[in-house]
Amino acid sequence: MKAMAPHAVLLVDDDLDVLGANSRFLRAHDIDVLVADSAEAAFHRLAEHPIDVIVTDLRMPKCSGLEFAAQVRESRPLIPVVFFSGYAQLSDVVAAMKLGAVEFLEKPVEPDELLQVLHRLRQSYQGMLASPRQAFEGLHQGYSLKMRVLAYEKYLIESCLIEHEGNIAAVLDSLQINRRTLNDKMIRLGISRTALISREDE
Amino acid sequence: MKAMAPHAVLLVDDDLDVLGANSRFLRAHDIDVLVADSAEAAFHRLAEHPIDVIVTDLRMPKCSGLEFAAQVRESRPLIPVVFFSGYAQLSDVVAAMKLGAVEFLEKPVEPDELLQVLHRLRQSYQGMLASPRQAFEGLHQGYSLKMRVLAYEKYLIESCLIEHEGNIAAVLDSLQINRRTLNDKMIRLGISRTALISREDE
DNA sequence: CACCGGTAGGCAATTTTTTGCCTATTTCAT
DNA sequence: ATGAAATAGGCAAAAAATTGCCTACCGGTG
Repeated sequence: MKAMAPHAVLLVDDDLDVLGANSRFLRAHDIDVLVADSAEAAFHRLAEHPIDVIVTDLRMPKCSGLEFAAQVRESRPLIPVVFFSGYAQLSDVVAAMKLGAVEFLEKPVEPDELLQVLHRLRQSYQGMLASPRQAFEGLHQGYSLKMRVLAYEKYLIESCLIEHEGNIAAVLDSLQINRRTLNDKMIRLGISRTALISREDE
Repeated sequence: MKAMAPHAVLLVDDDLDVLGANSRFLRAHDIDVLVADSAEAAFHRLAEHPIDVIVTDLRMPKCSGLEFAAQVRESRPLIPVVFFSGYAQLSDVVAAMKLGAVEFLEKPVEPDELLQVLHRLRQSYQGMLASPRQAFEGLHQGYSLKMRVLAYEKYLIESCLIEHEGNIAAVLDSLQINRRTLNDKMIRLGISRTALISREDE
């Protein structure tokens, strides 16, 4: 599978050794990595580059991973965040998950595990990596409820289509929806099955 | 105002002492408690009584709390589940949260803490929507499209209500929606304006 | 007390969505 | 070539959501 969409990861950790090792490992596996050794640096990267996933240490001097993630949510409410930490309290994990963490890994992070997580994310987010996500995040304020809900519905259908490689029957089953209804929705929302699946196997 | 909605808690734990102590405590605080000492028993209670919240031990013989919760999700996708456990692995906590746990408490459970959690649930989020990502991902797949879209819509309306401190006129404007429609949606989705704003200024 | 602004419900007309039934097209294997 | 399976579209009935209009309640104020 080629990278049909940029998959840029922002790696945040105050430990430069960890940062270096992990970023080298990920780069060796064809993942675009940006690094930051502090929350401030991370915000700069975020402002200047299109970032798809954030992987951050929970414990950092000054600004904890939780605070950092909470702030990021202000501008990028939907960006997936993966936390890791060596000695996490149960309450930290709960807080992180409530904040929308997609994963929480134990430090030291197994490079392979991280890679696996990123691959899983890439898969499930493909639908929005292209256009929908921007539409989505841009849509976050000032748009009508209907617009936002439709954007979300579009995203759901697209990801499901991709996940099932364009197999309509499987999508119907997974989404528990009437075939006729799905077809209509796809037309209304401008979803092209063929475009999605052809993009898949590039 | 008294509890305008029945608030029945199903307490699941294989330790009968814990079960007895906690249920007595909660009953003394005006909460309807049903108990079950196994997943099977819990399913019976669920089938026979209207239950609003489930509080379950993570570790149980036969069927773990996670499996139990996953099965419950099949029939009651939106019911809030609170887990507790004495020696939880990080991965358990993450799995539980992904499954839509609203809280994860450490065992032994502080009765007061549990009570507080239940009060918070009663007052506001009777659903599961604590974070955008939960709404967004719809958690595990396997929910119908309709369910996931509704969950997202509920989340959007609730956040907007909170953001505008319960000012309906402002919400109407922000969401660009008809007043009558918003009222209907709130009823359908089980959103209580008063609960949300009273929770806000606690 | 009467009035006003903000909120909410009843009801019916209207609009939109969903669904079922039937048919067309494409692809793939026999 | 023929048939089976998967995907789509037309169309109309049925169901659901939206809307406007009117009324009602509540808390504060003149």
